[in-house]
Amino acid sequence: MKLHPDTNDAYRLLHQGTLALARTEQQGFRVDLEYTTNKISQLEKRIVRLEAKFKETDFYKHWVHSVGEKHPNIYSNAQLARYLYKVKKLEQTTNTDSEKQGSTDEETLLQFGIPELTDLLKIRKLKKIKDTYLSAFVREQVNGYIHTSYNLNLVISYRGSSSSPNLQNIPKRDKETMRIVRKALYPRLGHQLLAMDFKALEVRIATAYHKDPMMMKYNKDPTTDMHGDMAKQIFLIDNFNENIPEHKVLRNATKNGFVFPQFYGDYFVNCAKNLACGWSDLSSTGMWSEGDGISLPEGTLGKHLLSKKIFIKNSSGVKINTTIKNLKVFTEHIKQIESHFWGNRFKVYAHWKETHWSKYQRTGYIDLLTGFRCSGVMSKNACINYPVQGSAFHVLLKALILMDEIIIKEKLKTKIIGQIHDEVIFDVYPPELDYIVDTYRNIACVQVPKLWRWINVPLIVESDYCQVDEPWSELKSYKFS
DNA sequence: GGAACTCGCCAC
DNA sequence: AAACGTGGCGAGTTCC
Repeated sequence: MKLHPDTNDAYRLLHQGTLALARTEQQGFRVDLEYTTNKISQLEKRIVRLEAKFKETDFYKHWVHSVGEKHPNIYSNAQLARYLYKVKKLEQTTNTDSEKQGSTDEETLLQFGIPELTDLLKIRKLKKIKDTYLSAFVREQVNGYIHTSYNLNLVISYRGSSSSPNLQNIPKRDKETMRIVRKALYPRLGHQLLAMDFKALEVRIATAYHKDPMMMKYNKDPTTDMHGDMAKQIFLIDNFNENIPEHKVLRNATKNGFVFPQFYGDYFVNCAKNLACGWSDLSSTGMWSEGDGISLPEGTLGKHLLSKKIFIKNSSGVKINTTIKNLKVFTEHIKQIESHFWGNRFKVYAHWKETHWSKYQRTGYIDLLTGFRCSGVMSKNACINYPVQGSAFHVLLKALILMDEIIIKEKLKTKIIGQIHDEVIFDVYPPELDYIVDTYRNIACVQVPKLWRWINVPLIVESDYCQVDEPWSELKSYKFS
């Protein structure tokens, strides 16, 4: 058997993928119309109430009066920016991407500590739930089922996308928002929802490209813990233990604030700032603004870090011993960790990034391990990220195709009803639950790596499911008997 | 009155 | 030397 798929294989993957995703679209995701329409009118009333209250405030009256808007609109970021930065002359620390106005996003507004802005953010959030999600469900549903389009022809990196409605961005992290939106989505009567996703798929697929021995070890040896190791290093923890709640929080912050951003191509200044925001209440204290002599917040972690000493180079390049007393020192600390991360820990990975980039610069294209080719103008980060994102998604697509074939061949009553980059969503006929979980796990972790020998580390899938007739808000992790 | 752009925010 | 990847979508705004 050949080691690498070619263009024909790539074509076949998209062809079969299109057919399997067409069936997914046709099956549809059941929506509880009664709940959804009730919730919409409930939210509408609440929004009207909050809007009225907001318009009573001196803050709003001053805003409208001073800017002299013909059509005052509390949802207009342009109007808000004019008021905050031109009239009230608040310090404009960040601009929008196009540099046309000062930022009016959540992080920026919270840092001003103005109660009316906090209220405005709340109204914005409720309106987003109502208009972007719930209303879209009602608009798009046909006889109580949403038939989302899954596209294979739109994303530059060869990932898939979803639209009308987009089911790949349903709220998850904010628990309140998650519950309101996901309560609208149900399995068929007497069925239950099951979501199976790959664990750290992109990290594992990247390993097939760079073949870094340290990353191979992290991916192969379940007793190792990359995020834990990095948390230890960043927060100077002597006896790291994932079961200690505080350590767990720090491990999570490390994963989302350092490790993943580094893989995407971010650098130490942003990482340090984001990690700092994670534990201090930036909005009310402003303690982490740039500059000298600014202290750490009073929290436990602040005290913990203050008790630690690190070596950094001062402005004249001389090594000095200091405590992590402010953002400047912390940034220097993260800079050293970044340099160790790519210079020692993942040296081979770093080397691949350079050779891969220079090969693109010579040839004008990059090839994916799944038989696809990306060409055209690419930034360095894009050049490094596309092959990983694309072929990671192809692993999911391949597994989905094989699973779909089995469901058809064996006339199973369970249906595939969705796909989110590295996850398949099933509408399960309860007697088939264990069989579906075992079968998909076998396809994803055994069959796909057997077909694609270039996969050089184990693949792992995790399962979440709801009880019979429960909505998508009730997902719990699957327990094995 | 609609097309195109901008901004913000949700997901992986 | 420079500095976070991929999308969809709603609402506001600007332009023609």
